[in-house]
Amino acid sequence: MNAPLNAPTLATVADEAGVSRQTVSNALNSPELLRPDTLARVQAAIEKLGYSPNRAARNLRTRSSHLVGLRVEPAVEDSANALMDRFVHSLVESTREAGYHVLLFSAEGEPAATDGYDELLRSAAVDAFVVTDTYRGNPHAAWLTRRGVPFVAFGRPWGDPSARHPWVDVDGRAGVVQAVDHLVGRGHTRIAWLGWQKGSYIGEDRRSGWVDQMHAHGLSTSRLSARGDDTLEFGARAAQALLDVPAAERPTAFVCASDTVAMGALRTFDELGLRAGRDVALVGFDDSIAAQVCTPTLTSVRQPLEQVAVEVVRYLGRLLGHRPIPDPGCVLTPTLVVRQSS
Amino acid sequence: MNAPLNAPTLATVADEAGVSRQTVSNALNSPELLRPDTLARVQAAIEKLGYSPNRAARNLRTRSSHLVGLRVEPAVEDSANALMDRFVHSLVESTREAGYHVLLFSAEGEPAATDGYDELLRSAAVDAFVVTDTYRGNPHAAWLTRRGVPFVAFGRPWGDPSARHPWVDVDGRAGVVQAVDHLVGRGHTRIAWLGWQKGSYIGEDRRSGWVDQMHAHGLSTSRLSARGDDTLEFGARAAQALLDVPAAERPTAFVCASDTVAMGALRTFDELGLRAGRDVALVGFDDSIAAQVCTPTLTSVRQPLEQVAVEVVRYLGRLLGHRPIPDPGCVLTPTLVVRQSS
DNA sequence: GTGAAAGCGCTAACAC
DNA sequence: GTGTTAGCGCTTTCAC
Repeated sequence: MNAPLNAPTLATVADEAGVSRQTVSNALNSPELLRPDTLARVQAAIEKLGYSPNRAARNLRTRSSHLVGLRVEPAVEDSANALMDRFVHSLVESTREAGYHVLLFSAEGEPAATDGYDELLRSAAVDAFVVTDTYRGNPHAAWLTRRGVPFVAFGRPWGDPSARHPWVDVDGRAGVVQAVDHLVGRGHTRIAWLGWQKGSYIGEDRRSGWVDQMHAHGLSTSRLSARGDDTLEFGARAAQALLDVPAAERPTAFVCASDTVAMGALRTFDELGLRAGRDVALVGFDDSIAAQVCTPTLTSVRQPLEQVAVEVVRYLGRLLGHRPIPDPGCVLTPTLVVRQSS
Repeated sequence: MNAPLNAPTLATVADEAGVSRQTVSNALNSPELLRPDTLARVQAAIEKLGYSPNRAARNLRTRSSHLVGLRVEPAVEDSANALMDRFVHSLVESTREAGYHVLLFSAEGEPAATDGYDELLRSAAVDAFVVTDTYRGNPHAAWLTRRGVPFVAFGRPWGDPSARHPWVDVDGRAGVVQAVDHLVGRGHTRIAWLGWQKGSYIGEDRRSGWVDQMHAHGLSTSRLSARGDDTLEFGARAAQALLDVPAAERPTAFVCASDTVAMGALRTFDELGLRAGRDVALVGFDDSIAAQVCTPTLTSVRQPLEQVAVEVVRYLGRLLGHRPIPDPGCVLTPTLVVRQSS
């Protein structure tokens, strides 16, 4: 369909170099087997003809595509999606260095556990998957495991201690601990938490950082927390409610489970004539673009997505090379990016 | 590497259904050739065995991969990148409906025109490319055209009237015209333009919407415009300079070439104690997430990326099906999303 | 170290 | 309508 039909093949190169097809193949895959002068001659021919081995033929023969599947959710413009996009960029870089490419696909129609995965798998279109939506309760991991599909998850198998697949995750708890320490260091003692509903494992993990570190500093957490959805509206409403108390009980700082929630709080501050960074401190989570460009700029916990991608690819390499998986799970530590809002 | 080695093949299905391999192939690719009862028998066998045709074998035979290559730039966290991410999502959806998948790749090392493209092309890994960085002066389009590679561009071949490849673009000029009309309707007469350097075709296109529509309304544009980089700093600096004049000459509204620039202006407004939407009006371009979540929310010109993706895939289909390309170029109209800042 | 033979799973071309 | 034959370009196995 696309490459010129007279594209050079192994045979063309072999003729040009005066060797057999097999020798050319060896030059590509096991160059150490060839005598230096033969190798040089073959490489010259490859160079001259502009030859690249045909992927389809190689895939057919080796039963591997050197493709990694990644399912993208339909475009929702929230902070979480922006996070995934940063991850995708890093993943493409990391996979390239490992000789792989990233194949994007999306769910067809209603989202079943098998959706999209099954077809790509049966048709041998990809060698493995990277699964990123484990935060929703891991619907795909179990299915993939059962089918014996190689995959690496970005996100811990929360609530499933029996899971044995490799995963990489970011220590949300540690990120919030940093945020609390930062605020305590700035002299705050009434530090509030704006988090997600119970039932969100990630939300509870992050929240635990706040609870435990507050207690570690001998600070109270009572009447200083709110739970809700990951929306601007919740952030605005919750900040309002927490600030609507006598001045002596009012929180002077807020740590949020996400930048989205933090942006909501910022909206309330604005309405109340409060200035984040002067009258009240605010810390978000995810270090989204919005955190970097809004006024005032938002202090936020940044996930090391580049590093996550590297670790994911490392696991993939071991998985596909049938090398042992040393330790199921790799937890990386986020960093606090301090900006004007605190 | 991944699929169970005993995965069903054409032969398995043929045996099961009691027909020849070719008949199974026909059932898949040209079902109208089969007698209804044979077709039903074959389909039952396919269903029973959970058969999917092997992609590699099919690709090898048909010389097509049903993959579309898309090069992603290294992760830069700016507004433009966020735009591309929205586009990628839409593209994955659109290509799926056309029976294609999106293969992501990145430049290796220094960015030459051929970088990344050449290898995928020669190895027949993809059937076509979607090129998105034509805004930088189109370095790849010329090379791809010369090589006879099928590709569709998101972005006009600015400055190259000889280009004959299909492209889809958004009418930036029309977006700015809408913004000016909106502001004039709100009673503004001194409407400033914060745009990019000369030499950016896209920047000049957007700017022309401001110049022409201001004149169409009988308004002056003199001393109301600034040019610079696509950064917060430029937006902040330019807004400051334009506001640092006697009150009677001061602009009361700003239209920006991007949300990034607009966020910069917002920063200056904040410093000067001005409130966008009350003391001064502000319109951005791209409708980034930041525009939606910042305080006050930002009025912005939104590109119809879903529609762009659909048109891109439509061109791809024609290109790969060797059907005629009706008209080289499809211009879509953006919409103005009005929010608090104006 | 190099070459010859076989075959991965599929589809295009043709025979029946 | 259905079956037979051939071959896409590559790598694996095994002689030499």
